[in-house]
Amino acid sequence: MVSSTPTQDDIIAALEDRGCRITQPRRELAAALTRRRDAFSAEDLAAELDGVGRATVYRSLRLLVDAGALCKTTMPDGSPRYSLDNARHHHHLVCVDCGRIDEFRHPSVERMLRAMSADIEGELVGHRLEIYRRCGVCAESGG
Amino acid sequence: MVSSTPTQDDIIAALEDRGCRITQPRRELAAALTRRRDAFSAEDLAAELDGVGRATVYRSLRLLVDAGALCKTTMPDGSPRYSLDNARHHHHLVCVDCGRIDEFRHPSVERMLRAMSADIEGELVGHRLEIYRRCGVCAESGG
DNA sequence: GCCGTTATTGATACAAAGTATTGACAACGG
DNA sequence: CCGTTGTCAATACTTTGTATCAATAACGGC
Repeated sequence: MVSSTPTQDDIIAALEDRGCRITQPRRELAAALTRRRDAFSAEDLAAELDGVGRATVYRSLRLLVDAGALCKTTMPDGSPRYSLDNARHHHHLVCVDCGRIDEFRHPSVERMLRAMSADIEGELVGHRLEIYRRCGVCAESGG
Repeated sequence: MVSSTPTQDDIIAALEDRGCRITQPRRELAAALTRRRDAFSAEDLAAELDGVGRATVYRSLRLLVDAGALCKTTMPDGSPRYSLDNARHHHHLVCVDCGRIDEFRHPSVERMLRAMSADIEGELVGHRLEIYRRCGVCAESGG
């Protein structure tokens, strides 16, 4: 079970596992991803990858989200951010000040879903949960 | 405490409370909103309100979301939907088949947030939770 | 190692969901 | 009823993607 930050090879492997071809643009993209330790926007990444077309960046991001190598998170204002996926089945802690995104897993989330499913008509098929906070650093400095 | 579906006057009142002028376009919009018993997209609504400019529809929707008269919900594919807000402090049950959006409140959600806040560094400032399901009707018919 | 098949690319156009700008207009308050 | 100023419609622009398509380059077989 891999649970720490994925390397470039992990990302490439995720694509191989899905039967994708390993092309030069995808290699560059994987390298760029592992250099980024923070959450980023697709346009940001596209701007960084000069030789790679914008459409290719978006296509690859979607592939990697589907493959589970990346997460797509929604900021409080509704704009999307991407970040590396460290572990399966988690939710996101988004800092409203610095934009930092952390993953977290807490048993209370699953407990909540179980409790609700008893009271909800129909069949649960998924959920979306983001927690917005001021992170430790920002809470210190910001007052 | 108002808790059932807002009337046109409730919507107008929400705007007045914020110091907004009650204009003809806003009256038409309020009327259109109360006619809609389901979730809708902004473009949908704009198309219905022929005499009202698209920008005005978007501006008014934002006002009403800020005022708490409307909710903006995210579908599984990421596209936004608006719906009337019946009660404060709730989350959304979104049917992935028919798109119907119900509000719900469940004590387990607050319990979860309390449990998490103990384990989360920094200061919680908000959250976003959508539950995706197949609603009773769709679960019946869909199999 | 070469070759053909076919996934992938980059360019471009398009789409959805909004926001910014601006001159004209109409609410509301006096 | 008149002036101030918030609001309007139209339009252009922005962001975040997706569709199209001819050209290219991976990979698999030989």
